[in-house]
Amino acid sequence: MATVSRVVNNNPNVKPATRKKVYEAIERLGYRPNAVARGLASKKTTTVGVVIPDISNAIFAEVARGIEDIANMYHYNIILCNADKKKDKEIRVINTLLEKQVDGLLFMGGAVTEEHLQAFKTANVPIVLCATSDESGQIPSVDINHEDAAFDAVKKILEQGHTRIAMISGTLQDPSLGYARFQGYKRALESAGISYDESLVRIGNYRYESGADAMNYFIALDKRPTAVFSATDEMAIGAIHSIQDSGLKVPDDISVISVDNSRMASMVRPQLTAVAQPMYDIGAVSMRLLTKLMKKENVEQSKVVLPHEMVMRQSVGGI
Amino acid sequence: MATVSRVVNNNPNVKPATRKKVYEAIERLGYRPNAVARGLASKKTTTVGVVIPDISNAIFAEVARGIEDIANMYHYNIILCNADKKKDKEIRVINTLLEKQVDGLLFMGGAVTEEHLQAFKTANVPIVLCATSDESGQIPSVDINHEDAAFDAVKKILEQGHTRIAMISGTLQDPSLGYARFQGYKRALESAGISYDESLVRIGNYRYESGADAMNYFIALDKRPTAVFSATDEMAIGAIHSIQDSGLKVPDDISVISVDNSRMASMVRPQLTAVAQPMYDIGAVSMRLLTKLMKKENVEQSKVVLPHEMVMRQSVGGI
DNA sequence: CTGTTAGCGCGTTCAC
DNA sequence: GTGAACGCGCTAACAG
Repeated sequence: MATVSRVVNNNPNVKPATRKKVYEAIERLGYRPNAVARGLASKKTTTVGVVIPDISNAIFAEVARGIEDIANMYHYNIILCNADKKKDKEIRVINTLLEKQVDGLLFMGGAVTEEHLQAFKTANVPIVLCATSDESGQIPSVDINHEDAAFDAVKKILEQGHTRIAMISGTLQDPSLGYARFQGYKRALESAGISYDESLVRIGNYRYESGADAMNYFIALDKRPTAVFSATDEMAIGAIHSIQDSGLKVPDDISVISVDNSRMASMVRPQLTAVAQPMYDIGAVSMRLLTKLMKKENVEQSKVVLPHEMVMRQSVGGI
Repeated sequence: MATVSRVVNNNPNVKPATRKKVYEAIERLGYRPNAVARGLASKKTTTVGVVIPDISNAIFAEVARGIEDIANMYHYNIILCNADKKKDKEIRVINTLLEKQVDGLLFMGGAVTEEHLQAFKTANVPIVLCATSDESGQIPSVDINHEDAAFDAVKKILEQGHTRIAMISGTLQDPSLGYARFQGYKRALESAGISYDESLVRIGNYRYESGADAMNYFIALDKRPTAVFSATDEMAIGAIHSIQDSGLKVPDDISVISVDNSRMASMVRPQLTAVAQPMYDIGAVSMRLLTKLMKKENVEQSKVVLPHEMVMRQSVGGI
């Protein structure tokens, strides 16, 4: 019994001959170790929980792939739960994940509220926030600086001489994609001495159609903007098509820039200029950080901010 | 002890007053049931394994969302494993999933080989194939008829008077997306009395760039095709842009049609005409089927073929 | 190096 | 309606 356990777990204290005999018996009997029993006895499940807003969203799917690849590399499996950035759904899945005795938790969601912190506290496994901001700064996290990314994007259009710059934002309730990117937009305007004009901001829902709707609104304006900053690629592409469908040209009549740089950015004409957010890496790095935490290795940096970069393509032009 | 178990599992044989007391104690002690111990004792984990080719692929991500939603509805969690349609990786994850005592398995992969069947046989939990073909026909499955879908797509262009129709295919080693759709193409040509021309078929890798490359090849042909059938949306969009970048027009000069109808199909100009494959439903229905199998309900139909439909947009025109 | 003995935290009989 | 006892399949000491 115990020797079999040693063989299966690669414990060196087994004579090669014995090991061989055990393997043969395993083969002959078709024995398959029961990971649940092992988990109960060892108090480790080699499974991590991942709560994600929506796996069918290209951005998050890319992060998920990064997570899974690294998890795989360290022999962890992942339990995936969609929570749609809904607080109560998030809390609920965190608890079921914890009941399932995951060895760690990767949280990707909307705002991290007091309730979240409370739920995290009762967990006695490490947790890292992934592509999610954390006001309190107490929980380890991996993300980019969304405000800076937005700032850089808007700065780029400012440098091209634009002064009438609209924004297609996500909901301001969303701390990273919504609020932070909106703040970056405002700060960039401010830094250029341009006063903020409420009529040049529309709130979208990150989807293509909402980007197009917002753009239609801007086009109908008396003094329409000469450039648009979109909080995400998908809304930006909606905006580009809305511009083209109304007979105008990108970037000749209106420039478009966004933050994300998903694969879709080069799958549109003109190709979209965007500030790149390293989705795969965010997933990979956060999972790597989690493995360290689970092994109780000491980490130097528990709040990592990954760099973003500008990817110039064809959707931005001078005034 | 036993009474707590009854309360937690909603066993009716508990006096309301006792039940209340137990709940209070649970609250006070911050007790959290251990699903691993429960799994060991009850031999049920309320967890299903999902092996998927690549979660960062929009098509599969959509299927995954369908799976997760239904799983959630029936209180199952899912363990997600990417296997990239590689046989050995697939076999390996199937085995770890089985070791983890999943209550069922959803398999989405490349070809289902004898080895797969062998691995499935040793599992004593239900398995359903999802968006994957199965030559043997022994394993329950949910998919569309890929050959018919391709046939219908090509038929549509034939009806528009085209006779010189190229195809951008996936690898013929892939039974559903590759081989089946290619067969549908050939059959449609045949039914119209058009002889198959090898020079009008290029093999892509499902990515945008490979679609563009294939199209560039076709455009350079002496007698270039007037219509192109792409095995997937993404390659079709690559083709459209390749056509436009070379100064030609879609559909005036070349028509484009594909199978998939992912959200990207309407995120391109002209919008892509495609045969729609109900990704979300394939996921949802296969998960629903799996729940029935896990509850040992008898299912009338263990091989379900979901309908596909033509979605007309602007990328196909007459000759 | 190998076998023996306790649990791991729960569900499930059984008595009561 | 409730509690005691056993066992799920394995790992972790502990002897030997």
